[in-house]
Amino acid sequence: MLKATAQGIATRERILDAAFDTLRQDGFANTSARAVARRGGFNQALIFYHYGNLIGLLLAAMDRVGEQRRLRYEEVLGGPGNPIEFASRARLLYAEDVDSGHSTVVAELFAASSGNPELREQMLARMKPWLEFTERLLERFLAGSPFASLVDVRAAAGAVLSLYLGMDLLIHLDGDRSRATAMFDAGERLAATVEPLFGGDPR
Amino acid sequence: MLKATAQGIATRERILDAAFDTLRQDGFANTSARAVARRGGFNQALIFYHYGNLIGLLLAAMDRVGEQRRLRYEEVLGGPGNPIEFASRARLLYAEDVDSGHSTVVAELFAASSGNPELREQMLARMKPWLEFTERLLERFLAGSPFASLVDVRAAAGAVLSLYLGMDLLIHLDGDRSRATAMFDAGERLAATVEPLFGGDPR
DNA sequence: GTCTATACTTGGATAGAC
DNA sequence: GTCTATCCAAGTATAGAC
Repeated sequence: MLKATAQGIATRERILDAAFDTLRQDGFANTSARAVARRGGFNQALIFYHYGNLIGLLLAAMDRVGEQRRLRYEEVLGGPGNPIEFASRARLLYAEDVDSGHSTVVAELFAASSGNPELREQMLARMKPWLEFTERLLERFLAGSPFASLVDVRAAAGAVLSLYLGMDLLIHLDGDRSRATAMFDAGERLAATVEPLFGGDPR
Repeated sequence: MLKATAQGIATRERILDAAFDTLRQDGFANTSARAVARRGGFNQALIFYHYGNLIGLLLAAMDRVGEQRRLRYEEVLGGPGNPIEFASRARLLYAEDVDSGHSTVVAELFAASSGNPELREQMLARMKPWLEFTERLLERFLAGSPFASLVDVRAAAGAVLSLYLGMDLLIHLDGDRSRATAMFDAGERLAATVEPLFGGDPR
């Protein structure tokens, strides 16, 4: 939006970076316009000039990496593969999200959305594609397996997203990723166990 | 703490109620001392007199029902039962937590703890018993089943807690519990499927 | 134990100079 | 497009009267 001068664009990027980092490191409750400006070393008024208000900025900060992540997920998980490969790819993607702070930013905004109708609405719209993507993935995977009739994809997709969010909260409580690692280990073991039941590569 | 007059106790209870309700309905970011006092119809200064500071109050509000819940969980899940019974009891307990707002209050404080070291420390201490309880439960259940060697109880307990927290966030995003209901339906179907593999009642 | 009053701080947002 | 200055609202916390 607004005029797209070179300087303007650069500043907008700096603001997004600062917002993302503040949200990640200080949490939603401490992410004020002033805190973001302090971190980024720019003037606080710029936030309102460029993004209208605070949550507009926070959503934009989440969206910028969020869209990249969607493409990455589709690319990595969209191709053929057996359950074992699938499990190890999911672990990789999740590790990227934790390392980049994306999962944290998402979880923070998710939790904060309960107290802000505008934020909630925006978050809901952004989560829908993820839920649908997960459902499509599960459907494709289950097709031709003996679990197809047993698994409710809608429920399973909800469980996957819940796990994603909850794991991030848990990781940050004690700053320990070993529990998350153990969960993915378990996932890979499970995948190896059921693998023989899947007939060839799906898709 | 402090003097325990009848009036003082009653006021402390009112403050706890108001804090719990505010946290539940307005979210952590909107739960100020003034907001709590407005809701409860008492003076804002009473919070500091009785609980020292805001997060002291919020923790106390969570603890009051949290301890009751721990006992209830131990009572309901601690007895013997097969996987099918176990799944339906878990659904009942979770529904109670959602209806009472307990899961919401816990998830709010969980998410907020990333931005507040004192809160984080307190939450960590409170979550440990739950993790241990879940691990004990899983261990007891898996003993004698063919899954004993396959499942890492530490990882599984983390997954259960993550699901618990994440499901609450998801429920509040669209105000729709049907997805959570579908997850428990799926859990019960899964329990019915593996049930024959469990030899008799555990314990 | 409870209330009023208040000191102090932080934050969202805007106006207007540059 | 960016900065300074500023208004105003809201919050934490304390002092002291009752």
